[in-house]
Amino acid sequence: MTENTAPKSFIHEIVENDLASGKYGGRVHTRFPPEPNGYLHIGHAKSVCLNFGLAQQYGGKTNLRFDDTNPTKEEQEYIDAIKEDVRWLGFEWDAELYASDYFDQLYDWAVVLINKGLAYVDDLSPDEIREYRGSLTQPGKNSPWRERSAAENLDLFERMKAGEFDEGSRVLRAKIDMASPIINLRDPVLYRILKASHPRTGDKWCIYPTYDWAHGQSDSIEGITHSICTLEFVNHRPLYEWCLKSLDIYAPQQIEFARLDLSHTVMSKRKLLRLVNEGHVSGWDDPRMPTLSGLRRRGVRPEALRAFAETIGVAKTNSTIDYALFEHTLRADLEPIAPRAMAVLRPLKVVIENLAADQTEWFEVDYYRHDETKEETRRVPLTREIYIEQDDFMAEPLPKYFRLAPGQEVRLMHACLITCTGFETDADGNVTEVRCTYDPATLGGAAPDGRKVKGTIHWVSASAGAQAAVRLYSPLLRTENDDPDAPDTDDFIAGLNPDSFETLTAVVEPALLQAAAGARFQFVRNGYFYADPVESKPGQPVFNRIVGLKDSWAKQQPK
RNA sequence: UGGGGCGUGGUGCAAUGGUAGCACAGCGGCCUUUGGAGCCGUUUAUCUUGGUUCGAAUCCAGGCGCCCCUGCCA
Repeated sequence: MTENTAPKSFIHEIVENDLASGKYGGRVHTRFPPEPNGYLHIGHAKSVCLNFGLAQQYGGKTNLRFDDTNPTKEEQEYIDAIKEDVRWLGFEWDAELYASDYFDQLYDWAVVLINKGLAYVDDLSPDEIREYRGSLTQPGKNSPWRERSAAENLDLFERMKAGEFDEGSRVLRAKIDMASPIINLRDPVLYRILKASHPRTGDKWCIYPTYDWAHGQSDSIEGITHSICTLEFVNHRPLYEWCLKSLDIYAPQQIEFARLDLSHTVMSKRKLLRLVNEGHVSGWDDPRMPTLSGLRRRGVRPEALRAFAETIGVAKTNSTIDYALFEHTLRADLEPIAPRAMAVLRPLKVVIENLAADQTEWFEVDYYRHDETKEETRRVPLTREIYIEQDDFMAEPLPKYFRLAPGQEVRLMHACLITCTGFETDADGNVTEVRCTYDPATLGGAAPDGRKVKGTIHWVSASAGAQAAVRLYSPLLRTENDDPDAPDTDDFIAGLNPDSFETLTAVVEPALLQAAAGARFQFVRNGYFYADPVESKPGQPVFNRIVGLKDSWAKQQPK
């Protein structure tokens, strides 16, 4: 699935160099380390593809490791969803592991640190710790508890573990340098008291390691070679290395890359959670969500996501990917594989005056006109009354409008040429019905006399077609960007696109009623659609629009 | 002078001392039984100043800009 033509990233180069130099004995071992406190989104997909992709390309392994060090935020529901999403994306891990698997070892290592005089129990309150830390420009100052003896620290740490102290009353800190310009090195907290039950370890622990104390050692235990993470962890690398060096254990290397930012959508877990909780979307799998479950529900294929990850590349520059590139990737993925069919989203009735009411013309139409290797067809009936798109008729056509208009001739795709002879309107002047005649010599759609028709429109028989619910989805945000770190004030909610979801009752050709749940089609001239796997019923599919087709006519119209 | 990361067309990604290329977007054209399939062409870029060099996006120095770091979150 991976294009070998894709340019290699700086990370690939690092891996290749390490392979060449024999740095890890020719091994490549990565890990994907999600915190189970939310659903995976397309940004995680980039990381999943990178980590698993690297292992695949260089014959290595990848662990799925849940970073479950904070029981106050993590839930089993998320663990299950994450596993499902990674598998759906197309990857299988070599081992399913948890940072919590290492809680005993991590505790023992903390004791080692204490014995080396490199960690101490601090009685300062959270507020005091913050004060003592100093600021970006001011050095911090030592805690009065910094010089406790190893014996006293050991005793206190053990009692922390035993549950003798309240949350927030004491922490275990590394003893590094309160004046370091790297704030993470100003005696970072290694353990805090959290009297919370853990999804996996239950009530065994009431002290939990912080990310900084758990991550590098977990990597070390698993023999990870390249520990890939996002840019905001660059500042943590000195601490990552300090821990491993202080313990004198195997040290992987941490490598950072820029996380994905996509325009017109929200990417922070906090905001996604808020959208769900406040009902702005129907759930984590709402097709508008950038979550993998949302994209899956919308009909996006994992192949498209993998191709997208390949396309956007990996670098250290913060950047925002244009939503249009994502949509392009979706179309490129579906274009070759999607069978074509006709569905009229916003129906307008057309009466073909010279076709008898009891007359039906049947056409055998290719599903894959774009692909000569596939020959499946279905039968499409033409009757006196049909539906076309409202947009495909104009009572007073604009210049260069090639579709139906009084006196104008168009092709009904796959069927015949029709000429508009008139139309009817309601009291408000809305067109309610269009009248046409067809040319019997053009059955099949070609004109024997060689006459050219500029417009070809799709259509569905009114009597033989069927109604089907069709839902259109557009980007969540009206604005291009959402600052991923801005507070989720009402502004973020106010910026939501009010038209991101629209349900229509479309008229679809008879064959589409047989669409299996999960089937994908291109509705000609409209876009790619997916028979919703949850709401579709036998004989009554519900379609989600995965992505629209580009529309050069709409584009050239002044707004 | 807190520390760190990063600056290439509108948006992204390449080029690793030797003609700045690719994708998306845009624009123009061809073609068309998807105006929305397909094809072709094309505008636009090395943050800045200086230095090294026959030659700099690439190396060096200064400046500027953006991002990250003051959780007992990850």
